[in-house]
Amino acid sequence: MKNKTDRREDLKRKGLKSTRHRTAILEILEKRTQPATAEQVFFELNRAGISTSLSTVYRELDRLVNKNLVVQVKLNESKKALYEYNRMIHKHYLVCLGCKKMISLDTCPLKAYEKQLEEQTHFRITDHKLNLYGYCPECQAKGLPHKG
Amino acid sequence: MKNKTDRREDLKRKGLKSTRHRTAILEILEKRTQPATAEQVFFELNRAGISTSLSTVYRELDRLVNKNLVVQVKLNESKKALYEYNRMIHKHYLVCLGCKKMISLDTCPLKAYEKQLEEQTHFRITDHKLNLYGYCPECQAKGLPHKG
DNA sequence: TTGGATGCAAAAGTTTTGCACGGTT
DNA sequence: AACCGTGCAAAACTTTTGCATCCAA
Repeated sequence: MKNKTDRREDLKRKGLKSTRHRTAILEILEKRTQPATAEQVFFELNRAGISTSLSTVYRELDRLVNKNLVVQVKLNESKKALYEYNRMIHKHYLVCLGCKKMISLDTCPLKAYEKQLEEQTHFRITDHKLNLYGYCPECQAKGLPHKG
Repeated sequence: MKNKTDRREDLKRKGLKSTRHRTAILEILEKRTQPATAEQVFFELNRAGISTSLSTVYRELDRLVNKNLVVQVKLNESKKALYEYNRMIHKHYLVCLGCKKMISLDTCPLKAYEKQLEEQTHFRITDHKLNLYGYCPECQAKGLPHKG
């Protein structure tokens, strides 16, 4: 994880002050292996002894997303937005529909397809979102998915 | 588009009554080439002379999603859910970040990748979501994307 | 006739905003 | 000191629900 000086540099470069909340939010997200809701970040802040309000967390997450330090993901059925530390890695997720765990995938199978599609459609393709869903070995062992 | 008798049959098979609203909503969605928000459906109903309320539209869309006659899509940055007629075709979208138009893609480049991933991870993969983003020829001609 | 469908209004849930105060540079 | 960041409360926005009424089967 980044040390305090590096973090301060990161923020300065983006024109953001180094506040207690802001650095704590980045630390929390950087430590996690999975995206978090604003609410989860809020609770983790409080657990770390930093009292705050949910609105501040939302506001801060917005700023960090705008500055490209955090990425907003929409993976889930739920209405809540998810946020994750921007590791600057193009990623996809494999989500278990049983236990909801998410495996992040670093390989991307779409380079060639994107090129082909650009030729077909004359779009300039700049990005894509891919997530895969299924059942992990543990959940399969529990007999999931149950037959409807 | 389906005729009234077919539509009535579809609904009967799913245990749903053929009401004015319900059939109208299905017709509206079936005619569209792009997913619609509940609000858009609501306005189209009113435009068609069928006065209703937004809550009824939401309730109805929910039912149709549960019965698998309609699919709920989350493509967008916006908070609103999108609904589309379930044509029983596995689809992906190419979304223009300029004018927001969506091209639906019937080919799917992921069969082989899914198989490979199943072998690697021992997940049983049941589904995936893939959407691509970029700029259509028209928006490119307008100079999009603008340099930030 | 009877259970499902509807309209209205109100509630619920997530996210945003206004404003006064506080902290960083 | 200046400006950005924060807390609180209230608003905004999307979606859901309760209940009385209505309609299709």
